[in-house]
Amino acid sequence: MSQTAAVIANDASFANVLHELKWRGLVALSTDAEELEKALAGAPITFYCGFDPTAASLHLGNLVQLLTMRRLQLAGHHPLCLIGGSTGLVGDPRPTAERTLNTKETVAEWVEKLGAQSARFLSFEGANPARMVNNLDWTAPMSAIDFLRDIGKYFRVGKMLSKDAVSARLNSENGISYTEFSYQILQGLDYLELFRRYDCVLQTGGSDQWGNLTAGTDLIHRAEGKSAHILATPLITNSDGKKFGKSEGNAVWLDADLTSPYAFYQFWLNVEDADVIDRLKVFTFLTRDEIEALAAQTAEAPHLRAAQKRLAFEVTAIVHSAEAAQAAIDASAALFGQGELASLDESTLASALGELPKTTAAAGTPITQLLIETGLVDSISAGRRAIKEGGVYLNNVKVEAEDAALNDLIHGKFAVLRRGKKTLAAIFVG
RNA sequence: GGCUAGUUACCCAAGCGGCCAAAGGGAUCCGACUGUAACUCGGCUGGCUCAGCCUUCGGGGGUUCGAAUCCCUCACUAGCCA
Repeated sequence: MSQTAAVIANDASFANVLHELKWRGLVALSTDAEELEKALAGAPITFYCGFDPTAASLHLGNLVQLLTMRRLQLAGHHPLCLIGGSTGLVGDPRPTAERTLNTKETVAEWVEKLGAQSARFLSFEGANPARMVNNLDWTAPMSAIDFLRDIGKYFRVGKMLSKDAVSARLNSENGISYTEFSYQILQGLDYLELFRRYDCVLQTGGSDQWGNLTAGTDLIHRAEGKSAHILATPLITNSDGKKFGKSEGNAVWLDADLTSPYAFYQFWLNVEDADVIDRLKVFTFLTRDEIEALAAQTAEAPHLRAAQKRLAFEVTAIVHSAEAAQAAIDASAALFGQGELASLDESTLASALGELPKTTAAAGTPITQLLIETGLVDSISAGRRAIKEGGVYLNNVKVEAEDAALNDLIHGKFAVLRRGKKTLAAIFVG
């Protein structure tokens, strides 16, 4: 049985898109709420959201922004998707420590990747196409003197110092470089530039970016004497206090090469009961009625995890494809099913194993080596330790000896290596 | 430019010449329980040809039989002064 993903559309039962965004918990902060609602409920406006190339792929935090943009686009508004070719070279101040600068070549490469990646979540067709912009286009030609005279003059240092991101760093023992301190000016400049070029009057972003978002509206106010809006989404947090968007300490990426669709699906399947409804609201296009029905099911029969299953399917389908999501479901069913692995027919098992981290090896290869090759552990010592702790399984049979070797094969050519409860890898014997 | 304090494993943080691969806490990871959960309890957490050996305590150099611990120097960070 294969599922069908929800239609990518807004829920018509809401009076306007802002109501829906509020219901989905996507509005943490905004400029004048009444004015914003007027703008969003009225004739289409142009809005933007920026993504800095600080990695080779976007991650789940960015996905919140992309889906929010899509919802606004579906409501008729015009999206500008900004890739921070210049801001990525500077780096916005993180609360903890100074960033390491990446080379211009690397950043340029990432700009390409993020542009292609983000484009998948917006529509570039029809009457209301999204547009891609790169802030390097207007900052690169600008001289330092022009920057200081034309833009810097509008910024007051006292105000810049008071921004959370800056003051946190000033109060830390790491301090802050002038480079990162200047970041807010660059982002402010982006908004002004888009306001002038495209009549862009709304910027969306995470609430942790509030200081950078207001830098833009303040600049527009001073330079143009006009008002512009901000809509900030809340930081997604887990009910247990752990950081959202991490799987085994690693970021969950949107790039299938960095986080496989199977791993992506598993991440969502493992969302806590306490969080799953919030996630459905933010990360899927399911309607209020559908989500409320899933909430009821979760309350009544939490062990069935109907909401998690739907969530995992929907988000995997949005980010990868419905086919990839279905493949992840099939693989999960095969690998976590009740039956014996050996009882699965060869093609089912082969496609399930195809979803996992994999390696090819000869019979007799030490298990510790296989653990390393599949990325299940980082070193031979760690592998030995894992076996000693009783946390390594070969074809669902606990590995007892630290010097055990690959001796048990399924269908003469496969083996499933497992670390702990649910970290799996495939061994192909060829 | 001057002075002072600091730089220890994923993070915080002890250590003040040998008993230090380095206390303690956090976090991750593993086991039991369970819903591929949560809570709780127990355990592991530098590397390797693993009863032993090797490489670590910002970088480099030195003193010493022996240094994370002492000295010199460089780098970086913070604060104060100019």
